[in-house]
Amino acid sequence: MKTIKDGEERRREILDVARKLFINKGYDKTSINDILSIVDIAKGTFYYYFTSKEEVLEAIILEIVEDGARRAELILKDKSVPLVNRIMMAIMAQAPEFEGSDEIKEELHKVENAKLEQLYLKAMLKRMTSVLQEPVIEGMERDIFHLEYPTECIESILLLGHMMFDCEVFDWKMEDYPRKITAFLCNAEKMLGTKEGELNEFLQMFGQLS
Amino acid sequence: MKTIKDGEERRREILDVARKLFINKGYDKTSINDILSIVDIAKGTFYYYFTSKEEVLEAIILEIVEDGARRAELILKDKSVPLVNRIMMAIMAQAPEFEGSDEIKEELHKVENAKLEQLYLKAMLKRMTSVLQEPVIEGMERDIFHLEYPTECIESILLLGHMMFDCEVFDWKMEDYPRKITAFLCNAEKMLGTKEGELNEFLQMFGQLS
DNA sequence: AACTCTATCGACCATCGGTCTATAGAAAGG
DNA sequence: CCTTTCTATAGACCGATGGTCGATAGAGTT
Repeated sequence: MKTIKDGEERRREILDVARKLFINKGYDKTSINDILSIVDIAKGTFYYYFTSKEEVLEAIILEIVEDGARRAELILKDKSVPLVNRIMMAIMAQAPEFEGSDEIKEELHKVENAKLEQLYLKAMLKRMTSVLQEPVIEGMERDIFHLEYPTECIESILLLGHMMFDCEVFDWKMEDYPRKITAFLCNAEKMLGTKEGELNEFLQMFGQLS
Repeated sequence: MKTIKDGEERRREILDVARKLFINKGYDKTSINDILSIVDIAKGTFYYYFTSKEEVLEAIILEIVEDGARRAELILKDKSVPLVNRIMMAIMAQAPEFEGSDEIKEELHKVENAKLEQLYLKAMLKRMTSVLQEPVIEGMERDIFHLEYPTECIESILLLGHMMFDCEVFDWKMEDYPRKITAFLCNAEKMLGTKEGELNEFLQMFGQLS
């Protein structure tokens, strides 16, 4: 029996199933057969749409990054919020954890998923740096930020935010996080060169967590 | 024919060969058979010493990190060098690129080696944070550094240094590097809270590269 | 010489990512 | 309505891989 579907629909099915599997089981531990048996297609069909397992991974990562960038851009548009807060909120909202609402998201960043993680990081940095360029320069012109290397500063803050909170390179306990977040925002402030305490509102939001 | 060797010697042979292969070809692309044919042993022998390919990887990473930490500690001991410079030099010398002297080292950090990379980063951060703790606190006591979160500051500087220069997350051109290095040292200064220009000597060292 | 034990061997296995040929079936032409 | 075309689908097959396991050589012990 052959079930024939529109090309784009099949492609989406494969991408959606693969995305869930890659995130939940890890890229390496997800076999193509795993994908096939859920989508209920044969090997040939898979390789009709994609040339390799890795191509699927790359397509999925681009989608995840793009989704995040869109969330960030939406937040940055809301001019009623102070600029610094807008920027920090955009960085947080961009993380893929915020995507769906259901279930555990902690699965995404485990040691097994190193390849997914690294490709994601690379793509995210490129995309998000361009998103944040304009607002940071705006901050410099409005004399809120004082720094010499805006691009590199953005790169650094994005990198730190990701590595500290969306990644499993540190094995911190739950009770460590308020301190880590405070320290992160403090360092971000120093790099941006804001007037001291500009981010205090933000700090308080997290201070209550402990 | 059976060549029987002392247990520890065999173990070392396997580790040494695997280390070279993992770094040059990448972890994924190095097959156990590759290792076997160079060490000239059978599969059974390999699995007599290690329970999996991954166990070998972990052992190797610990060794690489330990070697780096030793180089860093050596540099920090030399009290004739100003504290800030000592710290930055220690961070640079710790990177595995500095290890051997021969051949290309760029192979280490490619996308394929994501797993090696991530495990390395995790282990390195843990080890090097403890190495740098003491000198940074010394700097605070001597009123050279002014910061509230020494541990988190060290973590951030190590992370940035690694991601910017020992990792391939950014695709920078050669001519970008002087600027990136300057920006990195500038941000490190801001986070440490040194008097402005404390690292100027260092900056000049890299300014000449362009 | 018989026994023991450990380091070694290599045949074997399931699974993996990927290739290739055959074909079902919708669409098009007569 | 039959034939042709073409594309989406199927699944047998392949070499390589990480890993298992029972057999055994050989050094040390009795």
